[in-house]
Amino acid sequence: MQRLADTDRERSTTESEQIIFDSLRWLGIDWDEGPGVGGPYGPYTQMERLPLYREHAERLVREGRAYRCWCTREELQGQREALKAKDPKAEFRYPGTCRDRRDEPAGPSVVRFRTPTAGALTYRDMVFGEVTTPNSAQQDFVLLRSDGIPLYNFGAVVDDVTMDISIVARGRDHMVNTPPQIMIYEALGARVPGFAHLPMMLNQKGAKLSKRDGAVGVFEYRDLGYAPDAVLNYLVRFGWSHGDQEVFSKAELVQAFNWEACGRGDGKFDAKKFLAIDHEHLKSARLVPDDEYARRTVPFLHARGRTSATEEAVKRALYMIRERATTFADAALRLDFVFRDAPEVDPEAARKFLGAEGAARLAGLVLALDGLDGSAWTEPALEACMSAFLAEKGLEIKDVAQAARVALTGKTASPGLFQVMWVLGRDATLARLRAGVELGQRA
RNA sequence: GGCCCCGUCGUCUAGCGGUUAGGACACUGGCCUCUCACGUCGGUAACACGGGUUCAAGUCCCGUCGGGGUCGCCA
Repeated sequence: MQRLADTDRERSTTESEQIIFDSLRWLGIDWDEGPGVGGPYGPYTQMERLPLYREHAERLVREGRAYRCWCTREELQGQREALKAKDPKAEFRYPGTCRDRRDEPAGPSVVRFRTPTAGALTYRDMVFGEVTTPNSAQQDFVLLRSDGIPLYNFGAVVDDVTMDISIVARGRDHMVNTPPQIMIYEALGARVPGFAHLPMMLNQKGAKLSKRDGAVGVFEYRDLGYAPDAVLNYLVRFGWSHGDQEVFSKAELVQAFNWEACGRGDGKFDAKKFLAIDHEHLKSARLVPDDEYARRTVPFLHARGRTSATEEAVKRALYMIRERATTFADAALRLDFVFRDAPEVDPEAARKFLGAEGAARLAGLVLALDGLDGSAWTEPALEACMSAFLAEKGLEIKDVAQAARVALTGKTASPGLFQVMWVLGRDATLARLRAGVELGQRA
């Protein structure tokens, strides 16, 4: 179920909502009921559920569990500042001005919860265990704003109750909301759901992650070329463990996840570890099948200007970069040379490997390779042909490999030579090698 | 400051009274090798500190220190 907390009219926009929905979908997290989809517990956006909150708030007022408060925001703010001026360390609490008020003045009012003044509240957190908070730590918090829009704690609880929610799982920063929420469940006479709080992911400095900490949104990793399952894997495995296993498919995650194995200590985000997990996924055809790999890589190739790249062609070339590429964007970078008419030769690489001597050897190689016809253009045949050529010339593969690599790919680092030749095909291979020979002769 | 939570290598973590404290990432030495990777063998590196309890404590209890969360008519 997807439920939207859109009661903050400032922050909740169509764009922000869209980002939430799209991020979740991209991660492969879907829902059966929700905004736009409908379902038996709708409506699913809080702004469409306003009558429900009002109804529950009125009931609590009627039963004496809550009361109306006519104190204005300005009055409260004034009191807050006055206290702060007197004692900077003091904590401002609503003084209970309207708690026992009998009259009902005109003008806007909020609904406040009547919190117990003594005692303590204990609940059993599914990951932290027993947590006890003195009721004195609570104040008469607001349930419903003067405009009838509920505050988070109230809206969430009314929704949980009316939507039969069984487990509330969220970040540890919500732990302080739990006691007031439980008070509301109980005042409403509702079953209290299970609560599971999860440790937080902090930045490298150990503070709450924010936009200033670089890439923190799901979409940023999508754009960086991460695999959705790898993102999910890193996120879920963060603060949860399953023995020594750390690479999981989405299905395995769903199967293995449990609250008991969740850790309690906060952790720091580690970009390198995250990348390594993505690399593990991209290396595995089980985790990222060829079709998906090609489908996700093509857009990155197009973005690089390699518009001739097709899924079919990428799928065929993929095997030679499987172990090397850490992201789909990286895969596009490594496959780039395949989809160019001619490789973009790195001048430094050419200077080093494509001199007169390199050209001469390449020329010999071209001659040898030219003897292979199209139907014999296979990796083993290519390798055998190379061996014969080397034997005849009394050379070692070291002596020609780099020159050939630069001529074929433009770079000094690439997939295996014979893989490159096979992927490029006979015509492109010979053409590039000949171009390399010319380049070397001119040098 | 009040209230709540946390504390094993740099990082993510295993450990649930008796372990040479394990794995992964990162770093690093070797091997493999046509380059880069992959793979593989090895290395550096941790129980915050102090008291208890116990024959025995990373594991249980208390305290100290350190870190984090939260104190709104935000979520």
